[in-house]
Amino acid sequence: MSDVNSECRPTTDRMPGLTATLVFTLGTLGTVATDRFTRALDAFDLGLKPKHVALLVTLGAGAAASQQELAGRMGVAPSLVVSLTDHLEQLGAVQRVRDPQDRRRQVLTLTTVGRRLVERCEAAGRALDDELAAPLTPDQRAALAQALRLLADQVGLP
Amino acid sequence: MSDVNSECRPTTDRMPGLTATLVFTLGTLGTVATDRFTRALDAFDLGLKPKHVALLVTLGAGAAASQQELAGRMGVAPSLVVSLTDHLEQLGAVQRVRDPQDRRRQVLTLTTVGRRLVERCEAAGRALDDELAAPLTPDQRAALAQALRLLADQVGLP
DNA sequence: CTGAATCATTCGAGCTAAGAACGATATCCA
DNA sequence: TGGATATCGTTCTTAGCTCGAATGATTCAG
Repeated sequence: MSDVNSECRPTTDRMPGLTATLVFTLGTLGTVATDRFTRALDAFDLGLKPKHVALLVTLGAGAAASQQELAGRMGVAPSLVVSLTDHLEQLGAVQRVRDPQDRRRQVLTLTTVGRRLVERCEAAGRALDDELAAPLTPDQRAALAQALRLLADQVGLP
Repeated sequence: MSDVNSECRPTTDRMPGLTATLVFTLGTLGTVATDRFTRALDAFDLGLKPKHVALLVTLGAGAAASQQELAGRMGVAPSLVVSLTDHLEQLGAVQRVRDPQDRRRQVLTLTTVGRRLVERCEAAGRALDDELAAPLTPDQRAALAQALRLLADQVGLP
């Protein structure tokens, strides 16, 4: 029962409206976040898109997995995992290995090169974070990270 | 100076990595947020996409604006504003009015129908918020909303 | 041993959004 | 005043991303 939103902004009498909504703000902020991340990836000049990184992260989060399983975890079509993996394999970031016990399956594993690549992305991400979170106090930033992690866990994201 | 992130997850010794990054988490959460919002919009059966709503919100946030100005604020191409406006005008949610002082300009205004539509979206958004923020305490949720607003303000979002 | 199911892959289609080209209008400058 | 230039909205074409269906290889059930 706090009074957070009572008469906050006397200057412009804007209704809080949708902009006070989590889904909307998460959506819009999410697009600018991925836009910036995409540009940082472009600077690598490896032809990588956020989805490639998402695949690497999903792969690193759990045990080595088949492509179907990966598609399930990422919430994308299996055919997309194919093309992402093609590119990542060409870069030497992942390896396709036929499962000897079920030779239909391709088990993907993260190589050392792949792990190093993830680290580069991580460094780029942290740099972007510092720009993005500039107006936040350290406490606010920590609370934000914690809350986002809870949300991500709830929806099954890595 | 809390100890929030000390030894949280003993089960799997995962490196925090990119998943502890704001850009990455905002990006992934943003896509699921807009996915859910898109589905809620589909239920309206008005052919609306998140971008339509973004246009309405952008329009409602500032003064009545020309389409170019809107495109600038939204960070999209002017040609996209045309098609979005076409649809919204057909629904009676916005009005195109030629600026008498510069007859090249089409000044868009939000109609009463449009405002009601935004309210419907807002209600849908709040419902989604409750699902999404279920694992958060009220304090956490308030802190999250506050932090996200600061970020949105910094990058110039409505 | 044969038919059904599952995996990875390829191919084609749909949708989104951007970019170039165009007509109408406005502004600048001689 | 008048003509070149810039700007606004619109249309059309194009590129990119992602999905879904069809295919071939392999496995499983009976």
